[in-house]
Amino acid sequence: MTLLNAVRPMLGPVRAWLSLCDACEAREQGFCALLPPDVLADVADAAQRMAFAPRAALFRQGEAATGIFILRNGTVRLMQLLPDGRQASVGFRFGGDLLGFSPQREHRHGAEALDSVSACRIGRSELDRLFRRHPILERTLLHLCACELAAAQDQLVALVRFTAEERVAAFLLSIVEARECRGHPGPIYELRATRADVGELLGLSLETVSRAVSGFRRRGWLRGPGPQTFELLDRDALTKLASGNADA
Amino acid sequence: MTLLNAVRPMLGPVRAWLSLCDACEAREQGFCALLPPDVLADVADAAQRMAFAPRAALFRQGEAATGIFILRNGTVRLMQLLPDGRQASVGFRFGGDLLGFSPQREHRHGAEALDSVSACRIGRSELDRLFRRHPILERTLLHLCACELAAAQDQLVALVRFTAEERVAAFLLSIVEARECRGHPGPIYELRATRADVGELLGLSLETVSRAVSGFRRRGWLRGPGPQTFELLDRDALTKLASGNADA
DNA sequence: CGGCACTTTGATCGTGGTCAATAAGTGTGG
DNA sequence: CCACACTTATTGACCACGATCAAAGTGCCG
Repeated sequence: MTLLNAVRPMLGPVRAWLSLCDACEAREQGFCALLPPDVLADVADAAQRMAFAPRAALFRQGEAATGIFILRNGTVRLMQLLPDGRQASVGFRFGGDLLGFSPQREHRHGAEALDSVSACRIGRSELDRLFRRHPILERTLLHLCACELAAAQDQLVALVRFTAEERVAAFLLSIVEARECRGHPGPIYELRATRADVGELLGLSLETVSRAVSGFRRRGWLRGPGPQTFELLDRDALTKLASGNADA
Repeated sequence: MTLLNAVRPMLGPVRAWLSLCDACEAREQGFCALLPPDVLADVADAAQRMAFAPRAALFRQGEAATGIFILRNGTVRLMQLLPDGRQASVGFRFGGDLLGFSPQREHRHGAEALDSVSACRIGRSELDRLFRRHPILERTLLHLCACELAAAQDQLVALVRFTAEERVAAFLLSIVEARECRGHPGPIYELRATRADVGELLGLSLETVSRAVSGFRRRGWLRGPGPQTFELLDRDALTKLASGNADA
């Protein structure tokens, strides 16, 4: 067994702004700029296009991890189911992100499409071949994994110490920043997740999420035609709330 | 700038069972078994021994990240301070673990000794040299980073959906498992953290942690001469509580 | 128009936080 | 060896944030 084989199966779902297709808006962002053209071409050759309807599962928790997915468009929710039926979201992923690396033979999380999702799938054997052929992919994964880790640890702190409103503010800002990173300028943003989805990410009930958003709207920090569409009117106020500055 | 330099600074504190000294009990465990002897020797040469008293800081949040630490003995708490004074623990680290890789130029977390800690420090320039000389270290870090990520995501789920007692049960079991992984057989375990330290990791007040432990003792799942010393009497009961099996 | 899924808002409840008092260790100096 | 101060743990009483239960309200698609 190569060390690569020892390492790769340990990886959990990993976030990337890796884009494999010309149509992907994130083409110029982040990760794919680091990949040499020949590597990118090889990766694209190995990839197989797939489409998923809203609420369809890209893969399920416990399923054999037979490949990875690179999102082209749409929003995906990574979630974990507890034995007694409770469930939690681990995070959201967007166009350009990479997911489905499983630490074990089985997926640790399920991945559910929140809207219409198109993705590229790369099977395990093709992936092994790519890794052998392009060792730089290993470095790239280390980069992604480190980003994931930092994000997860930030979220740990938020869950441990933030109030309900602080968590919702931090979440909204993270959505906006994710969109901006991927070239979506704003000022109006689409939230594909329902209040329940958000609650499961933040450890809140859907009603509490709704109340927090209503509160922001009432204070004039936010507006939008529908509940899933919003425009930030006072980003500073939200940022202050989301940065753990309760007394400021 | 090499890709290595692009990647390494992104890494957050990384856990390892990397042992650099003969005296370390974890010598045979996990990571160091993967490192060839010549790499291990080079790493040991670059390391500088340091000792820290209880509650001393190995490094502080916001400080320049001038090197990494490999714990030889003792327990360390990684913590993050919010602008308004609230603080949260990101995790505990034990003998054999590696910490201090900073995603930026500055440490994202502080590291505080919970008991008497001895550690090896490797400066940034020595580290760069080691990385250039032994590319295998990069793979090793990927492995560690992936383990860290999986652990952080598990903790996310626990914080989002577990009740106070479930979190404390999960924490106690994780301490026991960490000790066992490192060759400590039990059945009596030392908890170096105070109730407040545990609370800051689990998002609970110190009183709630105390009540949970008292509850376990009352039910006969736990006993111990002092509050920081405990023996598991009914590990199955704790495991059931800690695995999200509320109705079982 | 009806049916459905999602959201909003209100009323009430409960887990866990906060405040407070006591107890149990732990280390220091007389 | 004890007295004292100090830290940590435990337990109780009360309170608040957010969960739960319930009922409209809204928008969408057939």
